[in-house]
Amino acid sequence: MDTMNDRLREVLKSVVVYHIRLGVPIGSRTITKLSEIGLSPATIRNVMADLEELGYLMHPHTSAGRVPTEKGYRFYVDQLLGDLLEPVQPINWPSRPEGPADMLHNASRLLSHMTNYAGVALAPKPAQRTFKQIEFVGLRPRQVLAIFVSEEGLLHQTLFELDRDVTVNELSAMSEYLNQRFGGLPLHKVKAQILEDMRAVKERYDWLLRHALQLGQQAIDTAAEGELYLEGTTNILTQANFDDLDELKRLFKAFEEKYQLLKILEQCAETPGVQVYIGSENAALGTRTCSLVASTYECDGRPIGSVGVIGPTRMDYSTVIPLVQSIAQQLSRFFGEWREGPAR
Amino acid sequence: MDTMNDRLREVLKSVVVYHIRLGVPIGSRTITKLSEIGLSPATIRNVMADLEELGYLMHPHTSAGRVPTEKGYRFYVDQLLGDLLEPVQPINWPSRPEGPADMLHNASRLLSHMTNYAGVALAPKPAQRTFKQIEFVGLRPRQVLAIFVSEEGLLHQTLFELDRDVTVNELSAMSEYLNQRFGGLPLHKVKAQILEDMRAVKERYDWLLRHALQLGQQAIDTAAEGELYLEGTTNILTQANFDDLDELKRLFKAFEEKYQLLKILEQCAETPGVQVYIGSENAALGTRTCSLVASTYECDGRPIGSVGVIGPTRMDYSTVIPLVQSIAQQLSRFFGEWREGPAR
DNA sequence: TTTAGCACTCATAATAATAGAGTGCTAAGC
DNA sequence: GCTTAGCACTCTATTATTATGAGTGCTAAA
Repeated sequence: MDTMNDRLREVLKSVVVYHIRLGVPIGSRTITKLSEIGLSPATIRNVMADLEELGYLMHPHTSAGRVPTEKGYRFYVDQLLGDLLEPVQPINWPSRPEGPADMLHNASRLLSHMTNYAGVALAPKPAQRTFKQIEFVGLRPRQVLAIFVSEEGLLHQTLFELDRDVTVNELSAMSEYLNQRFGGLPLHKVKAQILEDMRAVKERYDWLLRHALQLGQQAIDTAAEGELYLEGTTNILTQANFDDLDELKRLFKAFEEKYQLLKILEQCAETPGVQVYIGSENAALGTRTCSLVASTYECDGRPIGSVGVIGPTRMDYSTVIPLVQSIAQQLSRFFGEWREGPAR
Repeated sequence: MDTMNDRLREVLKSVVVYHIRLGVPIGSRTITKLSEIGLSPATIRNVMADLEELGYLMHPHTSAGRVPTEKGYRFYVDQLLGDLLEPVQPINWPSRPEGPADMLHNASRLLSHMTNYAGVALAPKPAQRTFKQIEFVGLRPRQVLAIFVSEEGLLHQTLFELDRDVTVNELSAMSEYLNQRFGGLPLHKVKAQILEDMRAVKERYDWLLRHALQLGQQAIDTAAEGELYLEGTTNILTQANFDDLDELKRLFKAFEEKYQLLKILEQCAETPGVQVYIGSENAALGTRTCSLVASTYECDGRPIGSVGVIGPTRMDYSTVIPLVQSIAQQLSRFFGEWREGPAR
């Protein structure tokens, strides 16, 4: 009995489902009564004992029912969830997004509202982006605002202080140069190219050229910080069990700093499709009692970013997973269409 | 005995100070022992009874010491704090801010780190700002990015979709028109003027002019949403008393939505100087157990925005108030210098 | 006016008793 | 051989009971 036969699967499934639904340890009687498994409590107890031995269930204490272990959740998510996945309810996007940034913001908000957990969206990874256009706007005598636009439609602005005045013409000469030279190239190539150009130009005394390259480089570097949209963290306060206060604090710390979350989502953006990280798999977030359901979204067939939901380990995977998947698909479509050309 | 004599003041002060320091109800013995008031517990008890009758102190229960009421805190802050205000420790600003937005962000972060409460900064109120410059960048055939810059150095970008293509020349014609016409005017005047111009132009069929006005209007309207920098909310989790969970949730909800907080700070920006809002005076934030210490910062002698700290009612006012004041002064200086001209 | 003394109150902590949920095991039933 | 009824057992959660002690309010004396 060290492999999972049908009955073991069935009972495990019931325990997980009812525990998610009821939020309490599940006893043998509960299963005979609620499920259609047609076995007596005694039999269920035997099966549960087996499941516990195999590491899928655990006992909070002697006279309590069973609770899924992380291994139990993992098995449930990977193997048992198939026929339980709920159809996605129609998604009510707010009116026309103003652009990709707005779209991602909406996505995280929708995820949060529809699940009552926290919703999160990672903007296309900088390395994945394509240089489209850079523009310089003179704000004051020696101060320049650089606006960097990627092919994906994401904007980044950086403020510069120069060591001498620049005319409008010089500024547009600079941007024209950069746009001509780098337009259409992926960012990582642009970076390398700029470094090379800088070396080449070093000898010549061409103030404009040198500073154009410098500004371009810095603008791109600044844009390279990942962007994260995080909404509905308050929901976690409502859902969380307050018996572990430290854990809660660590989680909120991670929310506030965003950095860890960003790393995790970036890593998740490596492999396409929906992924579920359960409990201590999210240790980097400072929590062992939360799960992350995340999916990549794509453009041009390649994953460029990810969206997801953070909730308690006993979150309702059967609705969250399809929802995240659906939102990701709609993001993919959006970025696809965006790339195609201007809307309408 | 319905006015506050010296002894009443002295005892009230002790209760507040020790309660802030120790976090527990203060009994008569504690005061005789810790303070240099030189009176026996019995006497203190009499005084405390008076203070309670006057509404400055309260009893959690019969056999507990006294705790300040809101009225007590109010009196303490307004009348007793004078000689207790701690000198501000030197403030360690991070390296040169990139601009006003960065500066405000730094301010809220500093406040949060130095107090271990939440720090908040409100950007100059839109109505207070002055139109400096608007620039249009064409991103795609019918799509335009408007960058609006105020005299105070705050940037706002808005994305537009037009109903026909525009050339670079047309875009710069539009921005030049707007800049010439409105440069240097306070925003509220610009708004009115645009509306007027729009009526005037309505008759003529001048696509460019009409759309310039329209874009200008929308860009300004978008910029008119207040900007709020909020940091260190996690600290509240650590400080808060968890006996009122609902309260905590409401507070974090308010943090997440920012809107209420924005309103309060905007209102606070009306009157110059440091202000303290105690307990239920912050009901709009969903909390009755927090205080807000806020101060306006100025430019050109007029208050333009505000910064502050949100913490528990029993926060350490004697260090927080001078700190907020100092940060506000430094913001004022920054905005003053910024207005003067480019740095260095 | 101040203070020592003392009875009184009430929250908090510790202890004990009870109820109930759920288990594991055994032996009987199909 | 698998299933199940029965039962003793375990352990939590609830409630009741009883200290403990901090701090008060009042009174009477200094």
